[in-house]
Amino acid sequence: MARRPPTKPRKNASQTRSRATVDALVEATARILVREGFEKASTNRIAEVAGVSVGSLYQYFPSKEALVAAVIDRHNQEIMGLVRAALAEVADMPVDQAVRRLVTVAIEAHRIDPKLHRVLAEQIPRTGQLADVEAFNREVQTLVRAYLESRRKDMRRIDLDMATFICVSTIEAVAHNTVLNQAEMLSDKAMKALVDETTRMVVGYLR
Amino acid sequence: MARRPPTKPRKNASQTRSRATVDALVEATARILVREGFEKASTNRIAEVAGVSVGSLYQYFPSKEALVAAVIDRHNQEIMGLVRAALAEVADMPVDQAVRRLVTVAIEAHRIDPKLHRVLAEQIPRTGQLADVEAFNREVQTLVRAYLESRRKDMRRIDLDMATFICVSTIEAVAHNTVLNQAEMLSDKAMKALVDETTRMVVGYLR
Amino acid sequence: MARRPPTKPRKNASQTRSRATVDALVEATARILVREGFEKASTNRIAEVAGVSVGSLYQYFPSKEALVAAVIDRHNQEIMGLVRAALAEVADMPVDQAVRRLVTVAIEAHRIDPKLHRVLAEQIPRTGQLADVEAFNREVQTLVRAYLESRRKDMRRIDLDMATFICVSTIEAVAHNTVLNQAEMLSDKAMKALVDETTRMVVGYLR
Amino acid sequence: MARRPPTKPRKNASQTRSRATVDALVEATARILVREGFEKASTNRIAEVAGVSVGSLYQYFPSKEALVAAVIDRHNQEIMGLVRAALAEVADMPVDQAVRRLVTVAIEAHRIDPKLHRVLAEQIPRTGQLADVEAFNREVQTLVRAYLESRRKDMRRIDLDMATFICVSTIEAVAHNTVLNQAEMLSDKAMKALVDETTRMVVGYLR
DNA sequence: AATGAATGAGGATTCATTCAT
DNA sequence: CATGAATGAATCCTCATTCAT
Repeated sequence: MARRPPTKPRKNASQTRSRATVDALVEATARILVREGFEKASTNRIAEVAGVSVGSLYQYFPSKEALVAAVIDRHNQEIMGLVRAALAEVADMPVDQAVRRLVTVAIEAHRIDPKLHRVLAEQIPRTGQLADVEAFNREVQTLVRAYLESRRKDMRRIDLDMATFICVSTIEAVAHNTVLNQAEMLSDKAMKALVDETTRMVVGYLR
Repeated sequence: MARRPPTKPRKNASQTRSRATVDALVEATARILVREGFEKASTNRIAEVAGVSVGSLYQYFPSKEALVAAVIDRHNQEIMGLVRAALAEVADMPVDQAVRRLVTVAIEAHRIDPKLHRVLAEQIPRTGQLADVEAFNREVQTLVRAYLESRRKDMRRIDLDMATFICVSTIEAVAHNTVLNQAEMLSDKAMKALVDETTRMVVGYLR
Repeated sequence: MARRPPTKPRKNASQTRSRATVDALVEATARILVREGFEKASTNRIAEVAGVSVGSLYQYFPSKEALVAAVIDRHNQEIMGLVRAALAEVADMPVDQAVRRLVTVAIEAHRIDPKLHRVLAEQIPRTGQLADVEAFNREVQTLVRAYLESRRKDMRRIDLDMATFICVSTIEAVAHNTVLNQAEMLSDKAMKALVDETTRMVVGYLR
Repeated sequence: MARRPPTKPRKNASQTRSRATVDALVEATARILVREGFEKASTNRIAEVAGVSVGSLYQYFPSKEALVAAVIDRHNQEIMGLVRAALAEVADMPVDQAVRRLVTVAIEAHRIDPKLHRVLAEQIPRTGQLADVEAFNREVQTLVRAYLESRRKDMRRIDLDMATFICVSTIEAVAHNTVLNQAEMLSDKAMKALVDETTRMVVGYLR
């Protein structure tokens, strides 16, 4: 209590620096993936773009794969942020409003960084980090299922696991395909129609 | 504009022997993709497994990409075979039967060679042959849309393009996720329930 | 019997070429080891000196280690050639003449390529090819032991294994140290004295 | 003339703390060499095992080579301790007893740390610290030669330099090969026989 | 047409060493 | 003096592709 620690503890200096390096690397990786594609994302190139030496890259990431995994993770975290928030928000809403919200959020999530999303979906060989992606999927399933369960009385009798699976698959697919392949639907009007329709489908299904 | 390597087979393979060689190469590629993954699929390995020299490989395929594209194409043709047949078959059926048939066919299509399907979906960097995949998607959209149009009178007023988009996305996603991630749903009983539910959702949506 | 094979069977053309490449690589490796030391012997450098591409190097040798092992092997084969010949030659000689011959051969063997011998002894990390070196040692032990056994009647009662071990160790060490560290003993006169003395020691020991 | 990195410790390490650090570093190096081999002995790893930062390592040793040289040196000092003591002890003994003592000591010396001895013999590229090793050899030669000279009257007429060279080579080789390759001879009984035989050979040779 | 040896650019990774803090 | 983050030259190795035979 007597001696106050230095405002910036010594380790903090380096921690800040480390953190910055790590961030720069992940950011550089994402940038290259988006701008030049997976093939061009060599570790030397990534380090260069990050303004760091290759050595530093390997100080923080044990392999190229790990770096890409970090990019995926970061992207997934952002998406999960939206999804978790939406599901929290939705907890007390009736099914139709909730579904509409979720559909909207799904599209928003895919629009956080559509180019990155496309590259991750199309160019990244899924090898190893499958675990993470599955964990991500499981969490979404779990959260949605919990919501549906809480609303069971407003719905017809239904196998909750299957309903969750179908609804999540549907919403995800519509959002994914829209953002990746239907540039023309991204106008506000078309979007509204799309959300309406998708919501109608899912809600109609649930009750 | 980076120049991409050519993607179309170099010659028509009219002669029987040529044809056999081409087939052996495509088959070998598919086998390696399934058994050992994309990373192990080097041109030398492919030629070896095909029982041909690398030189011959390049006689028939201008690049590795072209070979992989051929595998994708072959797989897509098989799928399209099922889908086209189903849509022909379905032409005179009422919406509910038709949708049920299409859902069933979608799952069957994904089950033609699930391991290959997974590899193509997860490990192949989509670079170049996007054109083909999109053509494939467009054809499905067009065929489905034509069917829906012919049944317009049995359906509510609806934007046909959007409805097609949503339905196709949904069915494809359910089939895809089921085959790739839900091994437990592949029992006959679970399958039937899944088809029932998906059909219910889509049909409910359309009318 | 009817059709005579072509004078140079087709495969021979390439086999000759392959053989030449392999030889060039081993030779280049040896040369670099001798002239520039183990540290400078990078695979790219070796390929360059061999007048071949790195790719070719890896067509024939699975690793840098394998190449070095081949150099060691070649050197050991040359030595074993001398040693085997000497032991054959010696079979009917009395012990004193035989030992003299073996001592002489040991020195000759170390002088086949003293610089290479030094590098192999001093700079090459023994990792993996230990097996070969041990096989080599075992063969020498076996051959020498067989000779000693055949001369048992001319020798005192003695544990043959131990005697072999001691004699081989001694002769090898004297030859090795002479060639590597005693440049001044390589004059003919000094050599003769050295052989005399070593022979005297070993022969004196055996009877 | 390639410039070799410096090999001598950078400072005298007079202070206790410095001394402790230096010791820890040398000890860590030896430990890693023995336990994981030369390849794993990176400076960072050494520093880590020593519980010191790489920076500190370079405070005391100007290069990795210097560190390894220190390990070799320490090991050689231990050996020289034994050898010097033995030679002092032996000064007044007759040749047969003296030789027996020296043979015994040679084996003991190799058994001080057989694993380290093996690594130093087999894995360390001798580059630079040759000087030290040669100094070591020269000292042994000198000491032994001095002893033999003092016993000249008990020996036949003989070139002392050559006799020293042959005897030292022999004793060293027997000890070295026994400890490294003849685990089965390390039983007390076998050891005694081995010492007897080696002694017999050397003594027989000297007179 | 077929063969398979040869090519070599390019990529991932390591590690001795330095230097700002 | 100590620290450990940063450096980057250097190394091993792969693999799509070519071309002499």
